[in-house]
Amino acid sequence: MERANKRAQLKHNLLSLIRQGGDGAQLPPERELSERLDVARETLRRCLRELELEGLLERRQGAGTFVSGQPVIKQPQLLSFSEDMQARGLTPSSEVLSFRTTGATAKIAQKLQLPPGAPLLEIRRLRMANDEPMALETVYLSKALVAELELSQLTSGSLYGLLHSHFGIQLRSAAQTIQSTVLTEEEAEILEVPPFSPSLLVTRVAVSTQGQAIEYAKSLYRADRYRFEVNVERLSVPADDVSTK
Amino acid sequence: MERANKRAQLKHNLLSLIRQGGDGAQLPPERELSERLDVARETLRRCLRELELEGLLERRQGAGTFVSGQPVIKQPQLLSFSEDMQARGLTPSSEVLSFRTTGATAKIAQKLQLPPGAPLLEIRRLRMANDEPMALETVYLSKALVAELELSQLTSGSLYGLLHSHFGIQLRSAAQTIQSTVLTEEEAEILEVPPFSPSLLVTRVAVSTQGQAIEYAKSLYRADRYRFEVNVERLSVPADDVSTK
DNA sequence: CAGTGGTCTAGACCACTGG
DNA sequence: CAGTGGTCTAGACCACTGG
Repeated sequence: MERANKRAQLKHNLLSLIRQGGDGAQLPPERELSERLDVARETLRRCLRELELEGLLERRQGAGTFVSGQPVIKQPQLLSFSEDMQARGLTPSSEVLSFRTTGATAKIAQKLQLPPGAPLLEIRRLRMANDEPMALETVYLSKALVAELELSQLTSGSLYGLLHSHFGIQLRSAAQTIQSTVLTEEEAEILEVPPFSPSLLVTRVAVSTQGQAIEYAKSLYRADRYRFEVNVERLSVPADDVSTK
Repeated sequence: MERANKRAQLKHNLLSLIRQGGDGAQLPPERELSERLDVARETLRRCLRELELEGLLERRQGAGTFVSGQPVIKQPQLLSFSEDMQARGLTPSSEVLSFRTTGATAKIAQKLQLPPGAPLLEIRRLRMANDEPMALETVYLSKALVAELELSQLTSGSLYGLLHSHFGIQLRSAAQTIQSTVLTEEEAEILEVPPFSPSLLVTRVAVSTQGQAIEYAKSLYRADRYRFEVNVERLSVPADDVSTK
């Protein structure tokens, strides 16, 4: 057990150092830190790399390791709407438009690895940021997993938080597709924009730490209020390189 | 020099192993591979992790390391249009709509870290996949960097390839924003869709391995033909965790 | 040039898989 | 239980920064 938790523990220690330091603060040199925190330098460095990927630290060879002034997420994160808005400095809220049990269509069944027709919970919510309509979200969850989920629990807090605290389900990753579309008249009315306004359509299948498909969600974001920011890296293997005979 | 290239060399060796193996093939155990390729196991493992992130390998503790049947990119990559289409199994081509020198607007100057009014090369291209219009792309490059770039060089191959081979510029990463918009009548005509059709607007600032901002690009993709697929991970530090007092 | 992060090594032990 | 990937270590040396 010692071993498995070492990195998690280490990360906690580093996080408190980062919070203490504040923007731009320089962390102690790796060799000193590793000794102080009683881990090998390479182990420390793995944690530092993760924190760098999460945008909390900047490392410069020859210069040092610094607390990021303005954290930039370098790897896209799986965030619930609430978390996403908070990260953008906005206050999330929502209004439940419908909450019902339904049967899985062929498509959703396939995405959630359930038999077609399996009972699903469908939650449709208007998501707001600073009390302004931002997105229209429809979430499907297997009824078998969240049978006792009640409407009243949804009014406050994030669904992901609920899944974790009440059902022991922790999400690990998701496959998302991002498309452009125009809103129907009904959707436009709910989002308080003119009919046929442009919208970002985000479809998501989220998977638990156990590897089980948990959530299928479709979100329509107001194009005038929402945009994705993605940092992309240039990895190895340019296509030509591979095809070189 | 030995040191710096070790991982790159190693990766090449692994790539040829992967290509030989084909879908689903199992790689030799790490201990054996590291000996055969004459590197420490940890060094090998770093490369394997990168290849896993690039979706070329799957590793299962206790079972082994396997060539991915259907590579899934786990980290969004910086790809030129040509590379992107090839990765999607389509044949890219393009038509240069305009090619001219202009002065940097305040906004573009800021993105490219140039003084306002600095001379820029503006390249506007219709990008096609399997000879069908796919996107309308406008690229801005500092004239100072690519003074000798000629129109004739653009007709074949990718701009990124040109930058590398003719100007020694290698890209490292980019910041992208993804928005939803509707096309103007002129844009719609070029892309051969009805006016005011929805479109994905992708804005990109690409940075070289030297850390210099090189390219500012705006691309309008046909919403009916193009979508983004992004895999997102759930990282540590849920917001609550931090705010816990 | 002292000090920093970056790479690489050889080896120990842990955790999981799949017969 | 043999074999696999996953974690961690202590230490050497490289590459870069910034006075």
